[in-house]
Amino acid sequence: MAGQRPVATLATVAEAAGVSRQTVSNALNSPELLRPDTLARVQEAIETLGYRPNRAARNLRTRASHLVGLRVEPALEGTASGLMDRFLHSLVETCRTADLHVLLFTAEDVNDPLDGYDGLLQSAAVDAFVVTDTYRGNPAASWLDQHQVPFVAFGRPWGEPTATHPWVDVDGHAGVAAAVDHLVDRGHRRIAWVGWQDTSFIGEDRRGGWLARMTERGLPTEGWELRGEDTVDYGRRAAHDLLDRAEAPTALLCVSDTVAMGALHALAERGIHPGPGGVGVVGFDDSLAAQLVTPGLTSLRQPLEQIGVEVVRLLKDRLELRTSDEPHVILSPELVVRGTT
Amino acid sequence: MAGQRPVATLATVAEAAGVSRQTVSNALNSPELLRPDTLARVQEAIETLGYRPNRAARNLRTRASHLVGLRVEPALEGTASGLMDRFLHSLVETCRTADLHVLLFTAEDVNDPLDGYDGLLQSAAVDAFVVTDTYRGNPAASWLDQHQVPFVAFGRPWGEPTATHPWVDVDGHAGVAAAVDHLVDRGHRRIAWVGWQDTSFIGEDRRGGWLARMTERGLPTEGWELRGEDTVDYGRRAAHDLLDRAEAPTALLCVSDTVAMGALHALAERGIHPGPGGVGVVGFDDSLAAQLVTPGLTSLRQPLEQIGVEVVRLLKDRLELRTSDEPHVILSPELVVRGTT
DNA sequence: GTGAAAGCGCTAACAA
DNA sequence: TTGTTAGCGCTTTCAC
Repeated sequence: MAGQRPVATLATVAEAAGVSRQTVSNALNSPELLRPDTLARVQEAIETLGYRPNRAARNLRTRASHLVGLRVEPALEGTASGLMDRFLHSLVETCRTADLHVLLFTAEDVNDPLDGYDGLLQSAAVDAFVVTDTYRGNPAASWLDQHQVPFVAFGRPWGEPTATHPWVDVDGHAGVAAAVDHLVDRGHRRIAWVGWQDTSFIGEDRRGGWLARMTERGLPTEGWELRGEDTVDYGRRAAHDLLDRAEAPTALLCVSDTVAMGALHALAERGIHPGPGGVGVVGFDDSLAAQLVTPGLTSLRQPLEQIGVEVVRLLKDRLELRTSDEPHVILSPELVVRGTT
Repeated sequence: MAGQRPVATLATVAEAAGVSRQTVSNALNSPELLRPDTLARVQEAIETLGYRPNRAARNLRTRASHLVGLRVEPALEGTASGLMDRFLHSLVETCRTADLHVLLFTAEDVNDPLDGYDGLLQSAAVDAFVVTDTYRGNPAASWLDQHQVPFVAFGRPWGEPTATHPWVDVDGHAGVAAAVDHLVDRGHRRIAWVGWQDTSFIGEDRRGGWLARMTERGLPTEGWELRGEDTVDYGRRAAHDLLDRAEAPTALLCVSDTVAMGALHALAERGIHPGPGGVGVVGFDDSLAAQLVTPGLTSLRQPLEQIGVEVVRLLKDRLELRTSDEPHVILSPELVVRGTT
């Protein structure tokens, strides 16, 4: 543990060990070059002095900061998400094992999706970026890609076939298909899709899972879907709409937990019990709300921990110029079954 | 916007502006020293070249990293919190305006509350820390304080009268007292406290608000309280216990949203309507769950945005050796009224 | 008001 | 295998 003692430098350690500064540097960066006894002597000096190489000096010399930039956006309230916590922890934790740290920044102008990146790059404050805000499409990703800045995206470059950067994404299609299977196994046949506008690539991916699997199972989809925005209120209205019909669905498969929460509101308002014996409800994200809501919301859990690991792996590859020819990872979400099914 | 163009340095700019490197440096750090026309010429060169001072070089020279370390803990699931997002954004945003950045790190050994700090300090990777994990008490705060490391805590140093470091905290007492007023105004008289164990300083602070205000209002408290841990299940059991009594409370004032969510579960199980006409429920934190749960949970909102601002202000004071003689800020949470009252 | 010199702590290249 | 030299890009004296 540090104390008030003056911070040790290479010179201090070198003197203590009776070697030159360079030898100490080698002990740290290329220990195989040293004779075992010299190495031991140097390591002991490092230990007793509590020496840690000065970051700024090392960064200056090696032209690398070992820092990864991540732009944080204002937390969206009123939606179930709140997934950032989990992802961030996983990212930071994995970065530690890769001798990297995460530097957070915000935009001066929130409406400029490119704001902030260039400054950090020009001042060599970071070596690379992680880009996460892919839900709304991401101009930052294409800009970084074009400028050959090292970065990894959480989220596919939907609709940008020329993109060449590494990315990690979640298989919404497969996840929702698995949810269909689950509902069918539970005896459901009339399974409605409560989705987003068709302008959302992610929404379309998820919807595709419903459509494909329902069709495979020989179940009807025509007329069994609704579209809207990612709000609780839309989920509520959509559920009411569907349940008002003469032939009402027995299960609501929702594009997000936020929408699913709205559906649960609607059920409560109609005095319908969610889950077995009532109407099944499934969400997507496994947000905190899903875990805490009254009967427990069945939901597709984002594999954020694995995503963090994969992001850092690809980042390391990129930074060390290792070329993965297919630097893309798609991970499946896991269905977490709770009270609503 | 950067391009592929080589990154500009002081020398590049100096040449372009026809001055020496030092003059460019002065233009940046002490512009008042330059003659207006020289300054203008230099600034134009900086602009056209897109020059940004190299961080590593500046850090090395000035012995300051302009980085603030924040240790992130694994996200607690199954609790309503999820407040980190909001706090983090506010912190990072305010840091930007103070020419600071936030560096995230994790502990190698999660069980060692001190792990990670010393390394960053020794390697001069950060200038200061923000410490947030004060809910469980914080050894890191006292260690940093003892070693005279610049840092600001979010959370009071409960039970450590010798602590001298700056901190920002939320007035749980005042918040809960306001909630009592609110409930009384709504006609409630039998208001039970669903709290934490008395080993939690924060829990005791909040409970104190209930106790004091109830007493002031001439309402009974004896026997109207329960204690337990911060889980949904405890909240559920506590609510059942209280509502089983011959003289049952008409409102449940809960120490956290997590506990309040449990209470809502219990009400649902008993077929009791939360809110007016049924049983009032109030939580603490204004978590996402509070916003999304069926009738909307009335809750005390943590002023995280202001907290971030105050934390950075105190941090700046500390880093620039400005001595605030009372570097402590206590902010009141705001009661957000929703369906459950 | 501007410029020259020195050096922060480190590592890459080369010499011994 | 170890030591010497040089220099990363910046700021801080101190001359001019």
